[in-house]
Amino acid sequence: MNIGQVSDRAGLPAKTIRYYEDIGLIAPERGDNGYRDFSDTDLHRLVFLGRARGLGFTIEECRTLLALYDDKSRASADVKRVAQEHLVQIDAKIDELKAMRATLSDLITACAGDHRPNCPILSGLAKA
Amino acid sequence: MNIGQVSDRAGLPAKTIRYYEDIGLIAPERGDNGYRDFSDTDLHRLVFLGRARGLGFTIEECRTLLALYDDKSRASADVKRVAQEHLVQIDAKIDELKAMRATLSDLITACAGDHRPNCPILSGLAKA
DNA sequence: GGTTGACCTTCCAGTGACTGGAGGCCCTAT
DNA sequence: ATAGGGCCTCCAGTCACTGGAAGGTCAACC
Repeated sequence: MNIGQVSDRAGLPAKTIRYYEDIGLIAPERGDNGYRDFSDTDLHRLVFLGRARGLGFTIEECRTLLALYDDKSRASADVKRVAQEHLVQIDAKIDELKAMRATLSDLITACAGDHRPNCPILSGLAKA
Repeated sequence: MNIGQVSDRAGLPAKTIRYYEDIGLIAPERGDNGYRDFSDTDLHRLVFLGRARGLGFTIEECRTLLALYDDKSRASADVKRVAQEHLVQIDAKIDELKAMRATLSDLITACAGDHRPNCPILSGLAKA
């Protein structure tokens, strides 16, 4: 399979796939013309990567997950731990965004939003 | 004021303050020795920046907000609009993270997390 | 056989918002 | 005079791509 086809099937841009090869996440064969020749296994790895990235795993976490994916004798506990650590990160991020949202929402509510210059949003940002 | 003092008071690293000068968000004076000499106004702008960044505004949004802050005849509606657009972005981000969290949480729940290799997390990531 | 035009290749540079480090000047205290 | 800390600039690196230039390859059509 050429990169275009694998890009369509995996739902990842060709650029991204080349990048993943660069950083050693996949290692497709090469044809005589120098074109990458992707196997079904390569495609599966790319789908895996696309989904893991979509869940917010970092590239390094993906590398770990792929290694576990390849290791047929891994313990599911190892995978679960990685996933749980990531879940904690997501929760932290959500909490952070909620706090931001609350503060910003308060400022917005306090602002008349009319033609006058007086603005609690700007004064709220200015003072410590 | 030297950069160290302003860094302490604004709660921003000196590196970040230099960076903000580089990209034109502040323009402190210079002393004879070449050291930056920050005024109270510079400090206030840095505090403003720190808080706006803390609320997740991008640098370009901060630039806009600072311009409105400087413009004593701005309409509060202009500020409110910028803030509301940002609030929408925050909400979108929260929704995205919640969706990730839900999917990941389901996968984690389905995983026994023991010594056996079978793992619904990995299989969930592998299939489209 | 020539010519499109789509597809593939590599390499370099840019994104956002910093952060780290090297190498060197300046200031104060001992 | 020397030790230290603070300040300066400039360059490179981060993360995960993304865009673009310059050029090779392939299949189809005339």
